[in-house]
Amino acid sequence: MNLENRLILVDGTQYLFRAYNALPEMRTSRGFPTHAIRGVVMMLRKLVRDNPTGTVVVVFDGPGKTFRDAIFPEYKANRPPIDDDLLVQFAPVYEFVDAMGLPRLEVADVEADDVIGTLATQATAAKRDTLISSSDKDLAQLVTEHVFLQDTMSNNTLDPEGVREKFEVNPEQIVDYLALMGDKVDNIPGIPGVGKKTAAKWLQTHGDLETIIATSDDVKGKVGEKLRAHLDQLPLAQELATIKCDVEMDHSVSNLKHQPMNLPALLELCQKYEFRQLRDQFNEDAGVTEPAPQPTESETEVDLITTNTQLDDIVDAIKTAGTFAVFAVTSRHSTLDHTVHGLSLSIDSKHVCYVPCGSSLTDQTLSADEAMSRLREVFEDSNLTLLTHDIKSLRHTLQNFEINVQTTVHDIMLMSYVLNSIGHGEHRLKGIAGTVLDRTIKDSTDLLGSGAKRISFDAADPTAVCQYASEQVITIEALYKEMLSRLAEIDTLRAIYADVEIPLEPFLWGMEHHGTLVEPEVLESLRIELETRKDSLVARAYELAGHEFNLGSPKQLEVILYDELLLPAPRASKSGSRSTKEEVLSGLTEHHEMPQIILEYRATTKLISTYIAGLSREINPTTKRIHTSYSQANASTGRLASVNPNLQNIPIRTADGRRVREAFVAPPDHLLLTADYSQIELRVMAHLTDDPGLTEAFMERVDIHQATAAEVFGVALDSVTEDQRRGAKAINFGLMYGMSAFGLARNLEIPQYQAKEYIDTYFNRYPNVQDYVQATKEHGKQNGYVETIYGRRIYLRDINARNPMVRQAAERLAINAPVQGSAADIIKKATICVGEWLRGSDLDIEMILQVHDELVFEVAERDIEEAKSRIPELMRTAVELKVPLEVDLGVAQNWSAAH
DNA sequence: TGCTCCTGCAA
DNA sequence: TATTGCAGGAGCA
Repeated sequence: MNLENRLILVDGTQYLFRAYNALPEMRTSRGFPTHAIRGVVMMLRKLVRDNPTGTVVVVFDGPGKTFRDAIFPEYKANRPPIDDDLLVQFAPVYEFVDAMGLPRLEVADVEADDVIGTLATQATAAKRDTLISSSDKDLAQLVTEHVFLQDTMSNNTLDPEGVREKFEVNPEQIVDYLALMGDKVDNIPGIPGVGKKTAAKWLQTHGDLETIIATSDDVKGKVGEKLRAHLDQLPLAQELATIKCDVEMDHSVSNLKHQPMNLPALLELCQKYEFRQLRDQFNEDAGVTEPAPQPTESETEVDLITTNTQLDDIVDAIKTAGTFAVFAVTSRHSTLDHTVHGLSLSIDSKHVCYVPCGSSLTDQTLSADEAMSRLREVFEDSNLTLLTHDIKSLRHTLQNFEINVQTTVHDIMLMSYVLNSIGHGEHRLKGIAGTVLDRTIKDSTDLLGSGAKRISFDAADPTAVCQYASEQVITIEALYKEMLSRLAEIDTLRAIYADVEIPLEPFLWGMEHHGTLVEPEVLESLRIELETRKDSLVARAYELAGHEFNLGSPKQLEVILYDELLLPAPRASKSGSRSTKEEVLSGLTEHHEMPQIILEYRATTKLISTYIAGLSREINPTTKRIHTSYSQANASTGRLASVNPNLQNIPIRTADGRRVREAFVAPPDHLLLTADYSQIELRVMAHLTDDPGLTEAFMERVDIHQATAAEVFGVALDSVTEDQRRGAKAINFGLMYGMSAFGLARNLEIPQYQAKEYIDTYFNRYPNVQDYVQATKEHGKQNGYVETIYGRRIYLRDINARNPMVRQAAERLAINAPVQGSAADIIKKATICVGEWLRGSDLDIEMILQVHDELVFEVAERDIEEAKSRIPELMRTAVELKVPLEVDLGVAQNWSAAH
């Protein structure tokens, strides 16, 4: 192949489709989809670099109907409509192609394939070699000894011999081959039952389609029948599959030349679509900056540290460098108890080492205790800076060696969360490396397997563990640099990270570490009582049904209630089942005794399994306490979540439920103090909307639901009935969730027109609230995100979705997220304020729980007065809003009584 | 065993 | 056809 002066023809349209479908979705911070743009631009850049003397020409399908549509109206009729998310990425690609200086062709009424065929033919005539870059097999028909086909995905380049190997036919036979097979996607008919094997076999035997048609009577079996039945379709299919090589157009091979790359334009585009890596690469291509060293696993030397002397050198190197990255290879048995298998460290991106602990990597390794005792001084050195992923977990690991982390800390999990709180496991190291650095790394599941088949680190190949640990720590360093610069670009996010999430973490760790005292005896006696009740409920249910069944099975229950007892069934759901949820059963209680039995059974078993059994299991045998774990990088709105177990959903509404709370107690000589913000979300709403009515109610310290009722129902404050207050409360809450008249009507069991009246009156009385609802939706649509009072961003990827259901869900989130998220910001600030106060005092007060708007403390009896005066004060003043914050206090021996 | 659905607990 | 979460049991592949 002659590489000089080569013509490289790119099927731009196909590139875009491939990139869109094959690559993981990416969006800008404003929610604009970008992964297809990025994929295409990266491929184009690579082609240009790989072919320094060639000319890269990008061809797109032209607008309008093609000759194929003319001869076959059903052509491509099976194609689903193009996603809007893909459609909007075409224009940016054009801009990139132009800015890169590459000729861009689009001929009206002609597909890219035919333009490519024509140019390739011209090039051959001009004695130039052509490389066609596309993975579309149709283009294989163009391959000659001067025209080559490069598969963009596999990067294989096919010459005529390559085509023969891949398709088992000659390039000249490709058209016939395609005609025989047909094409589902393009809706080209072909012969049913004939796939690539049969098509290739026939062509090998007979040479071409004409001969196959002529001798079709000789073909035996079912296939023969199919062939003969569809013979008349073949010429059409053949014509459709043939690429035109004589398209008339303004362009010719001789005048297609690269223009100089327009760097400012490229940088502007990279800025607009947030392509940092490409920005650096284009700068590099233009010679603006030195190529950044890309440390990768294969290039980086990893020092294996197996002696104390070596470790001492590392400690010295860390102290000299001032900053170090850490990744601990651990097995986590519980929140507190981690086994350390090794530790990887990286210093200044240059020096990576791995300290195996008691593994069989080499004959002699340091024990975890030995290694940690040497490393203690760096972890406890407040002059150093430590980089890691999930510092709170690392703190627990190190606490097992009584090491107290006192360095400055940076946590890329929290950085990632603040930058884009998309939630649900997206902030794992592997995921961040993929989205931020476009780097594929292994996680522990790749190394160890998952579920029952998962092996322990001890059983894994020691060399693989070392590689894994090194890769993690290298990635942590690389991510830190990148994300730090991203945070620096948006000051509110930088502040949330530096002034909220980072300072909060040690106090969350403290709550997890200290734990909550739970009396198993209280749970046990409740269990015995509830088990008895459960048994009698089951017996009564069998009696009513006339036979035994599983009361816990919604599926069986559905049959009993609606088919056997013939109770009025609700409308079937999407999956065809008729719901038996509480709301439905409550409505059936007057028809039959069974629903009530089921409701009581459900309440009882819920308490037994989730709360009594679940919590008892979680009591740490050593500390006798429950140590929950707070997910700091999980909820999209900025809230915390509590896991293993969840202590943020302990029952409170029913009498039985509250007995579970009674098991949460203070130790001897101590009391539990609960401090919860009163109506924090509605106060945030008042602050955000600046509504005079809402603000005034909070200023006057009147009951907010009562005040709302007075406004909505047009009565005096002191003549609001219980029912009216209940309605107003539902409106207040519904409002914050973006509820519709339908939802309110269902909630209050009133007609929809009445619910609509309530809502209309509400918005009349509180006009700023209505404005806010509109404005925040609009902000979301314009920017792709909404913000909390601190500027924490909540991205709304579906806010401009075509599907109304999806879009409306995003709109509700746009309304709710600033409210819920701001409340989360406030309690986080408060947690820090109270935590810092306690850290500087010698009071016997421990912060033990955070439940969204509530903090729970374990307080020594002698310090109770101090706690009662200072804690609410600190919480009220943690943040200043346009309305006052109020804090309700409770003090008692157990959590139920403290409310 | 692993995953999804349904259900229900909290703020 | 109301927000954010976590968790347990049933049922199915």
